[in-house]
Amino acid sequence: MKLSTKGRYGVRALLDLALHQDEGLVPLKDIARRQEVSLPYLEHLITPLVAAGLVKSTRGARGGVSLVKPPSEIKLSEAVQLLEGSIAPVDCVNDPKLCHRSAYCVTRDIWSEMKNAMSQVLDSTTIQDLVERQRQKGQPETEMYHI
Amino acid sequence: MKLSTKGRYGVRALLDLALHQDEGLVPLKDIARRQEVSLPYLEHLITPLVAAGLVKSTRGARGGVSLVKPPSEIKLSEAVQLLEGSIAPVDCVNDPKLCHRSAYCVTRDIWSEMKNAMSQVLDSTTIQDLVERQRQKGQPETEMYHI
DNA sequence: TACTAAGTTGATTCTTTTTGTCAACATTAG
DNA sequence: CTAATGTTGACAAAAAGAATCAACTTAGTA
Ligand code: FES
Ligand code: FES
Repeated sequence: MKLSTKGRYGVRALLDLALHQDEGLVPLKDIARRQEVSLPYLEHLITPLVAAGLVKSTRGARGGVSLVKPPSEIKLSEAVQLLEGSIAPVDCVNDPKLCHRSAYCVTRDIWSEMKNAMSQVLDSTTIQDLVERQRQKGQPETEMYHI
Repeated sequence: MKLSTKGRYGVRALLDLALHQDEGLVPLKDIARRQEVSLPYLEHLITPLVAAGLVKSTRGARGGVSLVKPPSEIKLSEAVQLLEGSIAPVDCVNDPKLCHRSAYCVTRDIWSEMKNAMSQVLDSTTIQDLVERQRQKGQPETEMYHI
């Protein structure tokens, strides 16, 4: 039941972006440096977010990425879904046809409950919530990693 | 956020065992057949359950495995923990030292909440609950797969 | 216009985890 | 004794994860 680096780094990238959006377009390079993720990898993480219209990217010199919606309207469930795919512990929770036992499989019911419990958390948390928590903790994300 | 086959097959093995425990020792071969898992693989799934004292095994002819505790005392959280290890979405939820950012990482707080939500489900469900649900669904586990 | 700083895309590679299989062995019932 | 069973550890195939790289496109600016 581990989250992959896509989900972890991707959410952190969104948070970083939200924390710096008042500075205008944010180059991926800056996010990569602050979040300690390699730039080539971050490029792949940002792709699905751009494709989904969550993030807007601007090419060229002085380019960078920016949030399309305000952070308060970006639910973590949306971000995680884009980055990791469905959060369901087993695929047959989303599509019963994937398991030929699903009609009478009681463990599937439990995995489904787990999915709901997780969704509950991710649906009720937005990037804005993370921003506020971060500011309370001393906003190190904006202060550290200056050389 | 997927469960591996260890967790899925292992829980199903425990359920199968609970459903057949009145028949005495249950050979792994029977569980493997009913649950459609290869016998050699099932042997590895049962090992940690035996080591933890959840399941007792008896070698030799007419041997097999049996539950040590009544199904109502076996929480799914216990089984999944044994089979999959910690349910935490990221390891630093269990041990903050694993991430050097953990002191000010707000995403970690969210992953921690997710872990709690999942634990809530798995802590409040026992093998006995699964047995009862299975019987309500028509107990196919005890009726099917006879050749 | 050139040059440079970005983001885009797809191929490729390396590593780790998952998912098993197999064989040799130990134990017990009958 | 022997057949049925669980035990253990080595091994391996396949899939997924985690990047890396290079060629390309786009846009600002001198
Ligand atoms: S796990 Fe898919 S139906 Fe049981
Ligand atoms: S994910 Fe481990 S501290 Fe942020």
